[in-house]
Amino acid sequence: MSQGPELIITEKDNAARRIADILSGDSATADREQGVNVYKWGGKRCIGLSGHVVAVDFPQEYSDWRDVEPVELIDAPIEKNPTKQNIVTTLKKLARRARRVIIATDYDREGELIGKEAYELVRRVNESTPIDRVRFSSITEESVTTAFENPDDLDFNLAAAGEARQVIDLVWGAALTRYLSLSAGQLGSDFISVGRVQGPTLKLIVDREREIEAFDPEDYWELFVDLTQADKPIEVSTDDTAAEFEAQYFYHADDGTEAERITEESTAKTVFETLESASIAHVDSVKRRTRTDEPPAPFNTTQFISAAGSIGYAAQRAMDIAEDLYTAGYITYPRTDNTVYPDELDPRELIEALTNGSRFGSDARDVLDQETLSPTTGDEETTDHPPIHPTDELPKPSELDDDKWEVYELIVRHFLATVSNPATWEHLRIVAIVDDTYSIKSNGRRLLNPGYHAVYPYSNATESLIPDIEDGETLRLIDSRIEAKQTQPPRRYGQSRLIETMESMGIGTKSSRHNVIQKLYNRGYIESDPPRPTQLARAVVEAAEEFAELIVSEEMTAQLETDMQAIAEGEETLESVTSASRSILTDVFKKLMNTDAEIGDHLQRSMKADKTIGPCPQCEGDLITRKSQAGSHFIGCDSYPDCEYTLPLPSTGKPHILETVCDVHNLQQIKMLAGKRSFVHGCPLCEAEAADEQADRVIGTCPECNAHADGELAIKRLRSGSRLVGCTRYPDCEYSLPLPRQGEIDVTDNICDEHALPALQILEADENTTKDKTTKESDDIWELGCPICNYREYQSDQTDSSTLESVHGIGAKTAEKLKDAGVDTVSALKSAEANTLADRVDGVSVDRLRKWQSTAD
DNA sequence: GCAAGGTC
Repeated sequence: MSQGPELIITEKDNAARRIADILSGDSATADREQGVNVYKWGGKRCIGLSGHVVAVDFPQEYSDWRDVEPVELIDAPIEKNPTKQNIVTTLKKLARRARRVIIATDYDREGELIGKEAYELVRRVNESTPIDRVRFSSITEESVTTAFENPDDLDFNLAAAGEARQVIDLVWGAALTRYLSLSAGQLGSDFISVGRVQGPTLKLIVDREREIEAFDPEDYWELFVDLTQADKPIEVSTDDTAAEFEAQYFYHADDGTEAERITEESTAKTVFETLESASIAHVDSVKRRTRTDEPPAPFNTTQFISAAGSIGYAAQRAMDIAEDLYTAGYITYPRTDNTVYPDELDPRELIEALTNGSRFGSDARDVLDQETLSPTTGDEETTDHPPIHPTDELPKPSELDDDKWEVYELIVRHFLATVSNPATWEHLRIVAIVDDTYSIKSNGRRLLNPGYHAVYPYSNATESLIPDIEDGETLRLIDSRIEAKQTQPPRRYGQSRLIETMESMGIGTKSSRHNVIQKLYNRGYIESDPPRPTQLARAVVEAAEEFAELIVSEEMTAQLETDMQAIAEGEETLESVTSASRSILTDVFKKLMNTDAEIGDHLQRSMKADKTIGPCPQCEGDLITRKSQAGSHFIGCDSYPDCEYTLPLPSTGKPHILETVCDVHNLQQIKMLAGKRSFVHGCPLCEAEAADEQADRVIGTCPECNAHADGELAIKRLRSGSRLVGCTRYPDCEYSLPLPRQGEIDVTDNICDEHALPALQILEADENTTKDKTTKESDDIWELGCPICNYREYQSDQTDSSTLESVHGIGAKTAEKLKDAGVDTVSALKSAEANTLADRVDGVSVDRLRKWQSTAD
């Protein structure tokens, strides 16, 4: 038996650090080996993986799509290859002389598989060392110590269940993806993918679009009246009653249910005439009830994404921010299904810590004043991670940018809400009769006790007040309205709703659902937000429905879950389950192979339809959006190379075809998508023609070539729609300076001393231009100044914030703070003196400095 | 270059 150290392996670095701290009593130190943290204390080492560090794949000889028939992938061998070489190498090096190995990956199925992957890597270099497995539900002192005192064995059956999923997903996904791509002649980066999770998700979106298109609206009418109490003078109002209130006409349908919609126009008019001519109504019933309104359950990933969505964050963006908040130590792990706080969480202690928060401290204190503090519970309790909640480490306001603050505050307030009292409402329902015939009703609600709403402004707590009316009272009719409406088609899924639906269907995981949606965007299957399916998406779903129904059905996951359960319980094996699945896929391919050309043609036509903007002005062909070999987008004719007609597009963003058609050229307008810098380009032919017509405006001499030639600088408009200050000798001289895309350019009499160029200003620039708001003088005029000085300033702004941010993950604000404190950022990052540095810079935690320092080498 | 699942 070797005398080497004991090696602890966790699923991620963050967990490794916290476990090392707990087991060592904070005495562990971190060494960096090949960019991997190894925590060390006594005779122990602790290393964090990065999820799966190996991946299943086909052998090299199967990698050429043209040489291998997709059907051959079904029975091809599968191998596991390292994907994080540095971690694998470091792990093996440590394992070689380890006296004992303890696997401490997450306590869930995927964690068991990741643990088994580590197990196999260890065994490759060390055949005999004992390997144990520990399981704990939260990384707290008590749970971790108890787990390490009671080591167990790896559950190989559970890991095999995970492996079955890997194999089935790879085989089905790769074989069908290659088949569809090849049949449509798509060999480049625009391949056509399908998979067990993306398939049904895409079908959800396509099915909804089909419902919307098939929807046949029906007319209906609704009637409303405005009322006051007859025995009170008009306009008397106390604090919680309104003098005037609204009621709606209703009747009882044949089945006895209450209905408001009238489907016959003549009936609606008859009722309306009566309401209009009536002057009073008699109160028939008054019902009062008190309702409690329970605070929300703790946040799991889906509910967090949904709440963030309601304050304007797309799913991916919300998760990116949550990831940042988690690595900075401000919130717990953001990928969780759990909606029950663990016993180890002491709400009182955490709320007390939150009382120090600048934006929510007083709300936290109010919650502490409650008589009881019992958190709500959701209906899912898992063993891997707690629900998302803030930690007791609070960020200083300057440490987070506005978006991060907003999301952080949402998480804090949601936590406070889950430990707050319920709200109570008084509901008041009044029914009155008009002309002894027609019923009208009014529903009011009044907040008796705001409860959790006091700390959670994201929930709806709108009151709708109606007067305190009594049974038998007479009401005065002031006004009546008839509203003609139409039934509406079902709404498209928003990203949050899509993720919620995926969860309820059991497809995808807490960590993967938002990525799947992103993938559908990247594959050209959906566009805009809320997502709409492209023609290609419809064609893929149609093809799958006909020949490979399982790959767009949630049944595939349901069956797989059943099979995995059986493997985990030892009733089935990895081998039996995967071979049954392979045989089903073989049958699918038998059907597919009989239909070759059909599917490919359909996919091709749909792909072309997604790119077409209208007729080519020079031939019978269609203009489509295309991409040059260099990667830039342009408009070209689909008859190329017979027709070489092209139009340029702006260089920023990806083109998106709008439904609006230019009535001069019959071409659809184009929007360039570039996140927050997206803008509408319009009809590309109109843009090109406008540029052709506009003469260059000379403003000075060219600094690059004027010494040896006679180049002049001019304001130019390009056919792509962009504008610049450039040399008149272009293309012989390529000197140019950028100008904003929109707003009228005004040349002033102010000449720059250094460059002898006039200052420019932009008039009537609208909100969508790319200008930097801080340089804006007023709402209407943007003083650009000398174009050379302006460009120089713009460039230095770019490098200041972006290099530090991209290289070291330091935000622009923090970089500035470091500079203000007299710390040279680069050398600070290389220095090991985190504590001393943190003292000098207010608001930068030692943890974060350590993190940055680890990126500096 | 394919999937889905981890994580950064």
